[in-house]
Amino acid sequence: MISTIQQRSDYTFKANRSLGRHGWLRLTPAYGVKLVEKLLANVDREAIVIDPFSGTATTALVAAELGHQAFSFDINPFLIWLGNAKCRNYSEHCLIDIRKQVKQVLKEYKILIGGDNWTPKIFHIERWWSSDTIKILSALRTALVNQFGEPEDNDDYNLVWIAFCRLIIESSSAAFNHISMSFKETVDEHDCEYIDELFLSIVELILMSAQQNICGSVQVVKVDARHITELDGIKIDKAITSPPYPNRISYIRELRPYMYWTKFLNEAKEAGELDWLAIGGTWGIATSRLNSWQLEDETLPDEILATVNTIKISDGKNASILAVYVLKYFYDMHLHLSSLRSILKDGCELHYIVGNSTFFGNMVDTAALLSESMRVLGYSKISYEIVRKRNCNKSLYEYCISATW
DNA sequence: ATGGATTCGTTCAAGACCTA
DNA sequence: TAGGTCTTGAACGAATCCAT
Repeated sequence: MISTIQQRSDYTFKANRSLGRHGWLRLTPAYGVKLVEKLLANVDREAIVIDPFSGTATTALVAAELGHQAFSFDINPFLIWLGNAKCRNYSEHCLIDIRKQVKQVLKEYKILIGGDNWTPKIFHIERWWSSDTIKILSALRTALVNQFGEPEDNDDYNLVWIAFCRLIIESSSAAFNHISMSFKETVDEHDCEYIDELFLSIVELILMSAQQNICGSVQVVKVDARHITELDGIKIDKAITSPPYPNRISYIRELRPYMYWTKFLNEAKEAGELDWLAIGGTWGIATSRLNSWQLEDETLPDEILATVNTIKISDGKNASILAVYVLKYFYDMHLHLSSLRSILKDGCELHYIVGNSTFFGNMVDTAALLSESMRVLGYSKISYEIVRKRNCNKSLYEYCISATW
């Protein structure tokens, strides 16, 4: 049966790029707009939707485009800011104003080049941008701050900073053609004309797609998915989400360039601290912390403990710490599924898009293991099916777990 | 100098994309 | 539409950094 399942590029970030707001900023890996649309196709417009792992707010944006009220949770302040910026409406006047002011800034910022402009303390910054490109980018940033304020200062100007993030990544020497972002062999050199043109084209693209108003409403809020509390008494009808998967890919790793330039991150230590708060984080100190982490709760399903044990006794070089890593992942997800119950309406349907993974060749069947947690926690009608084959390790697939509360 | 902490670099096959 | 080329990727060890 599995052999007939295909890769579906229409369910990945690739298809999202051409879908207006969804294509503003890539997060590796984002899940598909089309999949969310399918899951919401026959849902009553009055239904309130939640995504406890917001990421780039794909679920919330699709839901709001269809007229729903949506809530979206995340623990990363940059993603909360980005999600709210993607899901709000911008007046025509505001868009015209931004276009005019950006053109003015581009005319005037060049006198700042070479001056004492703020530059982020990102590790090995010279591998991301050449020293000349950094001078141009930091001068432009200073001019944009003078004109529009810092990213969180004025919601009307969010679009400028999203465009700046796109400029940051497109002018960088990051190699995005691998599983995780790394660097090209040589650092790209750019002059002012190139940066001006690139920035202007990105701004135009974003302004164009921001014209389309959204009829629903979205609130992206800072919530730790493991400790969900009351939502002003509001109860949820539908939960659609793609939580992190149990593997070593770190969201912080990919988000660093954006987060440093927008001042959501200021030093390397903060990146590790933030990833430790996230479920499945492995960046910086997050991995080291696993050495002293211990399971407090013993109600986890036996299937989870058995999978963890196969990793622990395998001959992988870091088998023992990665066994702890997988255990903590499923413990955190169990806490999440437990605390989520307090905001669900009876009969709420859940759809969790997850991927399996391997550690030293040992399969971690995420869909089956999370289904077990759901069963233990009292969810009903639990089932899962394969959505698509992933374009990597042969045995990796993406699944949709469905359940009812 | 050392060793723990932190960050980087990548295989190879499926499937998308292009060309004639 | 056949056949060639290009693009892509949800682990893991190696490499490098950096307090002590």
